[in-house]
Amino acid sequence: MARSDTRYREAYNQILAFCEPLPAAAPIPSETRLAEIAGVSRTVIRRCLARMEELGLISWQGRDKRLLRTPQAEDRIAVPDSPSDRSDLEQRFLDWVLRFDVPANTPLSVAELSRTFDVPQHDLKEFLAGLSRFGLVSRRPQGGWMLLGFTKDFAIELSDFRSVLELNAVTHVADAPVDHPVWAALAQLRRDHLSLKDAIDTDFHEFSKLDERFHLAINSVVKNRFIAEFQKVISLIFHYHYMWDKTEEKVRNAAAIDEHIAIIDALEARDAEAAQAAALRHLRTSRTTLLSSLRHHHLG
Amino acid sequence: MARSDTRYREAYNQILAFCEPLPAAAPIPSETRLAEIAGVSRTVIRRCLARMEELGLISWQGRDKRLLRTPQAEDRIAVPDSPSDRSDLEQRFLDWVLRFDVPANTPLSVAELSRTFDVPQHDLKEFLAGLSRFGLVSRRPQGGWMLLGFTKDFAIELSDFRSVLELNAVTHVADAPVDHPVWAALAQLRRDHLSLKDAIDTDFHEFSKLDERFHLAINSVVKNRFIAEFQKVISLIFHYHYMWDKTEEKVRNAAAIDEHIAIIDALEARDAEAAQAAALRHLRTSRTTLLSSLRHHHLG
DNA sequence: AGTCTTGCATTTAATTATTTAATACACAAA
DNA sequence: TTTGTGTATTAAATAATTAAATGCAAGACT
Repeated sequence: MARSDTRYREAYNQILAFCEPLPAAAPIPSETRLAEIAGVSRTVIRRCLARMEELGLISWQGRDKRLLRTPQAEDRIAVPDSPSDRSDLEQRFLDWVLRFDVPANTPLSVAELSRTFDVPQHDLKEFLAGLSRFGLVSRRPQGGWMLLGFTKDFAIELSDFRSVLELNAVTHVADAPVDHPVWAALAQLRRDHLSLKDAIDTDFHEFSKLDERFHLAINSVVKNRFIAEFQKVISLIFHYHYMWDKTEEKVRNAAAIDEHIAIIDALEARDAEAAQAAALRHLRTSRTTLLSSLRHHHLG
Repeated sequence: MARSDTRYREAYNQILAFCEPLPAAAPIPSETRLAEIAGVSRTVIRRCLARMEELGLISWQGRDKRLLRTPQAEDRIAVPDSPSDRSDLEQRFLDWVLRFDVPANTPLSVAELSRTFDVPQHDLKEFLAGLSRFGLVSRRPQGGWMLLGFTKDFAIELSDFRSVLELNAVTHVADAPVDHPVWAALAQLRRDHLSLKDAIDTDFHEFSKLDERFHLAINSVVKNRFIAEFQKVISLIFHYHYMWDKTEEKVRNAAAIDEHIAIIDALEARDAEAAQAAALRHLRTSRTTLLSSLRHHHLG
């Protein structure tokens, strides 16, 4: 019942690695120095040194520390595995929600989620607390959490918000200097759109990826931490729903390609107003798709 | 070392209150029913009933539960106080940050904050996790949290984002139906602005409140959970900074009043474009004020 | 029969205790 | 004066623990 000593174990191996190239009887740097090297506190370093002394790797009296023998591979200490990085917990969680079509107002059990995602409960709680800021989950009065998302209202509000952000981004792109990387990206995107359009009969399912790339390119021009945070969630949600609604997928994607190209046209002509109008048209289509995808999903 | 039994204690008193008006020897509803009444699980209700039986308040055999005597005030069980509701933790935290001018990149100690705010550490962690979504705080590699906010970049990005949201709101207002409550609010705001303008020499510090009311009215037209969440934070930050920058406060406020009235004029004329332009002018001023407030604060 | 109720067992969640780690400070050595 | 170490204090992460919620089956009442 205490925190893990992973930090100590990793630091220990790091210090060993640092000592390996040193000649025999070499002096060992100060605790503060070693702490810097391993990126931990002096407390951890002292634990490492104590162990190294105990195993006869070093001598240690006061500030005189010397290497007695070169550390070997077998001197290393075992580190408990599975960092199972929590950075992509968000991706995996949304993936889970969308893929299994978890309905709105589902109670979320931290214990269960912690098992399915192989993440400490603690991390999960923090993650859910973060999501609650986006209105995706909320606390239940009797404890625990509950998934709110993916009602019709949610989809509408999300779409509206996306439109606001995206129209803003389009304006920014139109104002971007000629040497901005977005122009090269758009030129490439235009080519990719045109080639996909030629092969639309067979490759129409490739559009989803292209769509993501397109919107990412547009939004990358806006450098804003608040907007960026939202975009991550938004694009993921739209991405999945886009892939799901299989009704008339081919026709829809072909139409979307044209809409994208219309936006690119207006942007390259530096016509901000036309670009806004084109973007608005596209966003309306997108919104309709999202809503109908939701409807089909809930009926079937 | 376990969770508190506040839930049980509160439920107990609630059940007592429920029993009070009942006549002597009255039958007590089913556990499920009582659970509904108190808003807790059956487990808690059974604990309550057990205590009531023990104290001779009721008889309880199988499903036959009867009131033996009317509960008195002294039968109530003590509830550990301090609801210290965490709903306004956000308000208090931002207030603390802004009022004490906590500088950017300050390490935040959960233990310390937990003491100053009289909130369990656990709640604070959740809260901070939520704020990290807004880029206001972030996790430190060596553990704990750190306050990021209120650098120049932060202020600029916040201002930009605010502008995006606010311009969107203005457009919505211009499209609002005639019977929408916003029009009454704006009419009242116009009167209040004009009367403050007359008394600007003495009451100029009253503007801060008026400013908040004005922006709230505009933004209330947009019904969007994402936007609403952000607005809370944004308005608080701008509110404080506005109050701080004492340089030429009177002149600034007088100018802002005119800017507000210009927006109201355009809105009441249902001229969306003019309203946008007026709002943009005002937002630019606001942004300048925020930045200069920041500059003065950091220098002095 | 069918619904409602309870008894019991299992699972989950909130909170604290405990251990690991970070930090602060004083003093000693270079 | 700077740098390093010894020691003490404080904080953070996590598992242990208890409170509470939930699930299921059998019994009671209509």
